[in-house]
Amino acid sequence: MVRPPCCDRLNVKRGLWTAEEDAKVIAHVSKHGTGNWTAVPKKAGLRRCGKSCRLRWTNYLRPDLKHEGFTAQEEELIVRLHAAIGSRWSIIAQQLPGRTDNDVKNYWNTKLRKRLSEMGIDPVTHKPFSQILVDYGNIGGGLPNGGTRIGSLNRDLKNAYFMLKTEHSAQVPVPAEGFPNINTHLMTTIMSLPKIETNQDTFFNSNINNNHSMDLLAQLQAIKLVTEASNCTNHEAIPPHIFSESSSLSSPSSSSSSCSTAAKVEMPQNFSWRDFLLDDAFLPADSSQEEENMAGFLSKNDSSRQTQNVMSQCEFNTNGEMNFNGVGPIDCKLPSNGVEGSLCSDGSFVEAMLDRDNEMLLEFPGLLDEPFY
DNA sequence: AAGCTAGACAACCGCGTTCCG
DNA sequence: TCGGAACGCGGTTGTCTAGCT
Repeated sequence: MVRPPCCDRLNVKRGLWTAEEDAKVIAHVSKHGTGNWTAVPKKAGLRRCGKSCRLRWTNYLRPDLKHEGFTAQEEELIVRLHAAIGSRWSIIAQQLPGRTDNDVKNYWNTKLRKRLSEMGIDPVTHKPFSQILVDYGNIGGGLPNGGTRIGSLNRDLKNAYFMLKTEHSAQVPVPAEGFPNINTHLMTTIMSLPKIETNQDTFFNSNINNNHSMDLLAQLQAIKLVTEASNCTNHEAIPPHIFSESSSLSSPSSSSSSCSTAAKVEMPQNFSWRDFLLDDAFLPADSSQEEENMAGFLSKNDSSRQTQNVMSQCEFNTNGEMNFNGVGPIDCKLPSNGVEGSLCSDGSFVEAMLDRDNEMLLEFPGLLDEPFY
């Protein structure tokens, strides 16, 4: 691969930035604005790659950046969003004013991921390790709902093994039956959001492996739910040992009271990290079974009243199409099983994607333009 | 005091996407 | 329409520092 001239290792300085270099970048940006970063080193008198200049500006020098520690509210939002959309750090960062994707990514990798692991929660799948072991214990007898999960097997087992061998594992309470139906309003909602998948196993597995099984529309819906639900959360109930003690978290009275209709998802009075657990991503064999299970779950789980509220916004018609929050029908059916998740059986995959893009724009105008709070 | 280790975070790298001539 | 440059993103590596032995 030919390295761009600006990134020629021999002619550019690398490593940490000095105050003098920072000053040059700031002076240049204040005078000329951002853009055309490849020309910045020459114009600003820097022996740096333009790419490096851009990174330095966006990740550190920008005046709108926060440099203090993450608040408990921010931590919670990161975890919820990660559970919803995975490691889409730039999207997550957009919901956290003053934070960059690099900030969020580093914070996740150094703090939050570890903390989840210590709680017995797989930070990748947001499932309890015990559940992962239970799931994969069934491999010999067939995968749940016919799904193929080999792709994530190594990763999950690796995490589970890591947990078992750490000193913390003994302290992690593992219910005798695992966490059979631990699933919250949020995660249930997220998992009920439509997915676009092809009939090809490769595509399916790719999605599973990358934790990016939701299409963009579903992800945006998830973000909307997560951020708004987060704003409605009674943070007083957050265990102090979970979120940072040094947090500057505001008092409960300062919590947002401007939740939209879509956010009328009442949060549990007693917040729990179980809220971040994802139940099995594989849906029941048919929609009626799914509804039955859901009803059973709703009746059993106190914290699922919120799920009911959200699920009431998600209606499935006889064609298996889903209406979400009055929008729809979204032309995608729930997968009949874990593998053959052809959601758009009538049109082409591309057409379906285009349709859904349009729907997305209608439902979420400017979603990515500004943060939710 | 010296060496080692882990944590935190800044910076880099490679690749995919977008822009523009 | 095409190709190259620029940009953006996520994963990874490097560096510094504090704490421990």
